[in-house]
Amino acid sequence: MNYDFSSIEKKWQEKWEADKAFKTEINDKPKYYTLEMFPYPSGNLHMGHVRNYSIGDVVARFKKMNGFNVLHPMGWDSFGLPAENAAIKHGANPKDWTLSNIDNMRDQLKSLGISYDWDREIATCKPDYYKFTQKLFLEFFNHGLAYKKKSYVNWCPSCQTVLANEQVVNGKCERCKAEVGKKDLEQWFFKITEYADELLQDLDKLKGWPDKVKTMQANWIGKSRGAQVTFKVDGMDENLAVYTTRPDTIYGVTYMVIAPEHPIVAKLIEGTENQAACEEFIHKMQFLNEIERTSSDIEKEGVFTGRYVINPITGDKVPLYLANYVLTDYGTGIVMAVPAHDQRDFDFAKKYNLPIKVVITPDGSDIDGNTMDASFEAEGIMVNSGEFNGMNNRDALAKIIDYMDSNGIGESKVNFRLRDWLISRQRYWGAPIPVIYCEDCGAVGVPESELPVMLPEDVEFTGQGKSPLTTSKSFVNAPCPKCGKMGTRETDTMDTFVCSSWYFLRYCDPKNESEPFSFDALKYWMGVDQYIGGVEHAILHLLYARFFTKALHKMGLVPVDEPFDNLLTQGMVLKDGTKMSKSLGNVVSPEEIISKYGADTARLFILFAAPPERDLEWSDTAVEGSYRFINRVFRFITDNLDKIDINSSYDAASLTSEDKELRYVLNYTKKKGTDDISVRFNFNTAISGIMELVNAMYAYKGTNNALLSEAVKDTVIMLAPFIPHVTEELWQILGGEGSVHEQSWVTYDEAALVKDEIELVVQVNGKIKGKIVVGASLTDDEIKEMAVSDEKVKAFTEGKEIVKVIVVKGRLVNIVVK
RNA sequence: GCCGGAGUGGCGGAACUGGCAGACGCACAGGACUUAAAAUCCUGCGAGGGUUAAACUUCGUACCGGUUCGAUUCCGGUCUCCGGCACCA
Repeated sequence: MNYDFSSIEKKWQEKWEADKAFKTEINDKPKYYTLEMFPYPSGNLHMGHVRNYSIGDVVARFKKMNGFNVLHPMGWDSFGLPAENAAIKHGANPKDWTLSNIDNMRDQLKSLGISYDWDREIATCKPDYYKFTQKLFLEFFNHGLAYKKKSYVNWCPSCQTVLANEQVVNGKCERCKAEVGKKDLEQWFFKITEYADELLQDLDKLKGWPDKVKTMQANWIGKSRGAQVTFKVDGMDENLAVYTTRPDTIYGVTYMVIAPEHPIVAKLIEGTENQAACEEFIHKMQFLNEIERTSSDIEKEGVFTGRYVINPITGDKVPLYLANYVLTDYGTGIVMAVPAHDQRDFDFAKKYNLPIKVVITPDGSDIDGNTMDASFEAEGIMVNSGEFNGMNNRDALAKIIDYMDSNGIGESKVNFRLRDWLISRQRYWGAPIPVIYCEDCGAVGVPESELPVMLPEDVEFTGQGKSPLTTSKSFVNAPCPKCGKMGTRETDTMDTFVCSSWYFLRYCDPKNESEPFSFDALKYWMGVDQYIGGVEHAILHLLYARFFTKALHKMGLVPVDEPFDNLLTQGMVLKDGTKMSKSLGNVVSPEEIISKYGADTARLFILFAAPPERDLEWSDTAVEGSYRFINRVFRFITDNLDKIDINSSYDAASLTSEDKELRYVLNYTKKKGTDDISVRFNFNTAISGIMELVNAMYAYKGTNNALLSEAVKDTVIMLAPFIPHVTEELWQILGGEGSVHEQSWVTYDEAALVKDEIELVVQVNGKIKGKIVVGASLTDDEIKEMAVSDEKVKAFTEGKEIVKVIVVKGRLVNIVVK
């Protein structure tokens, strides 16, 4: 008979809900804040969610049983495009669509038995939340961290909105995979670059983060050191600044390149004989997509501007080219070209027959630029570089910057790859940017007393052209908060990543009506002790959330300057080696598994099949195995109820060898399981350990019922974080007091782990030749003697000289012979 | 191209600090129970050699080499796969 998971799970879920079993308040216990990344309410949970929340629930329940006051909240990242697309496609109202999805997914989460404090539930699309998203925007605005600027931005033609750099992946929209174009638009930005250095530096503080994620963030921020150097345009009253990380190569500059999009280009080419050719080239570049325009695979191409610039250190006059390999938005958009020491410049110089001048060589000897077949980029000795000749180029680099600095031609400069965060979206279903434009006063923030700026209902969803908000008469027209003159509202909404950059703060104080959160609540709960989610957020969400926390910390609103102390990035759930997806038809729905085997089985399988960080291969037959195990535990207890009394005790002195064996396995499992869960997060090995314990209980032939009862009780307690419903039922069957989830975590007895006799492996020259059983109290010399005189071992040492004997305590003896 | 991570039976995985490779589970095979099936319980299960059966024995953690009494683990090199960045001057 299999256990009746369906009624058991329903029963306990209802009881937990009625008792508010997981409600958390500030108290004097040590706190533990564990958080799983909140989902977008797409309508249904998928296996990735199940994995994420099962991992989090083990952590939450385990910490609670270890005496912590655990904050474990859940909510909804509920603004975003799918709701609006549903509105365009089916005429649904984005709000109704979203809220009904939330209701459905909340039910699904509850059917998994995750221990959330539902009183802290939040949804970013509700006015009581986005009111404070707007308030925080105004804080950023008032502190000069939010600004509007016209710029050349990424535009997704399918989503009909701009995108942040982080949302463009391989030239395509991160969400819909459409090819991203460019548009010249006036947009709102957050000044994340002001925190670039801090965001990079403080990665070192994040000891509990995977190196992989820290490396990805460091690469994304992309700090580089170099110099900015000014070149004068020959025959014009115009200076061009370049950024270079290799000022030591400045004597080797043989031409200069500028991005065709650079605003100064028009002025430079005007009236030159090459004007027409340049304009044609610029025109051609405009029609390329992101990949064609910026990929390193594309062949380098350029055209002479007809202008020359003067090298400020040598006085050389070198030609200025437009070239496709210069990026407009990095550095100054202008680059000094040193073909001898930069491969890109080398390729370009070869193609257009530009001179190649060597200024660094491996040994100080002269090398002819014409005979090189690749640039020389390694360390070396300076040549053809005036007073710097003979120096190591690294030493020369600093000296040259000093020289340029004191002669007013250049200075040391740090550059970042990171761009400011573009937060405007030309879409409806997001938090409206709380700004009113006034003819006289410009962009004015909406006063706090008028927040939230509510999303209007009188809008049309056409999916064409302008943002739906521009179609709402009631929304667009508003008086200027400063002078009262009629103005117009900002009709862009905020990127949904803004909403998710502070939700972990709101959970600490979710009902606060006057402010986003109180400082005191944050002081008790922050930072998040354990954050769990997919690695796909390694850059976007995790970087934005860190930026928010740092900025708000500096404003004095948040007590910590890093939000997440420990981060666990869980692997994907795969089927047949690839990600589950509708188009591949390899989706296994959580609901299906729950109805067939129950939530406990789904949770157990997903935690047992692989360690959390790794990808997990879904297997229907292996799920069956997890189900079998739960039944095996259930059966053992219900079949042996007559022997079990969890309040009984026994005398350790009177144990038989069989008893001692079971006691050893029990205590070893408790030690290992505790360690696996708390230190290593290896739930798979913790579970396999408990399986071994259950096997030992089945195999136990002794008669010490008190010992067996102890094993049963501890097994149920150890399984409770993994399979909460059936353990609660078993706890009740065993006559335990209260809820199993209120029990203290198991403790082990060090004395039970000491064995009277130990089996040692005996090796000869590192190969196993026999085994001996020795008393635990024997000395190394006695063990050596036993090993050497063992009959089986003797056969291999006969007639040979024993060079030495190595004893490894509790493990093996190795006899080295010649 | 640069930066990470990984590679272990038929499969998912284990071996935590250099110390019995393959725990635990799945699949498979044989047996018990049953009129039968399912469920359950027991046994076996890396490859080769060897044996009626065993004992026994050799090889084996992607590949080549090194350090060591001893290497899945450390070092050097190669290959493959996955992830990130990618004309960032």
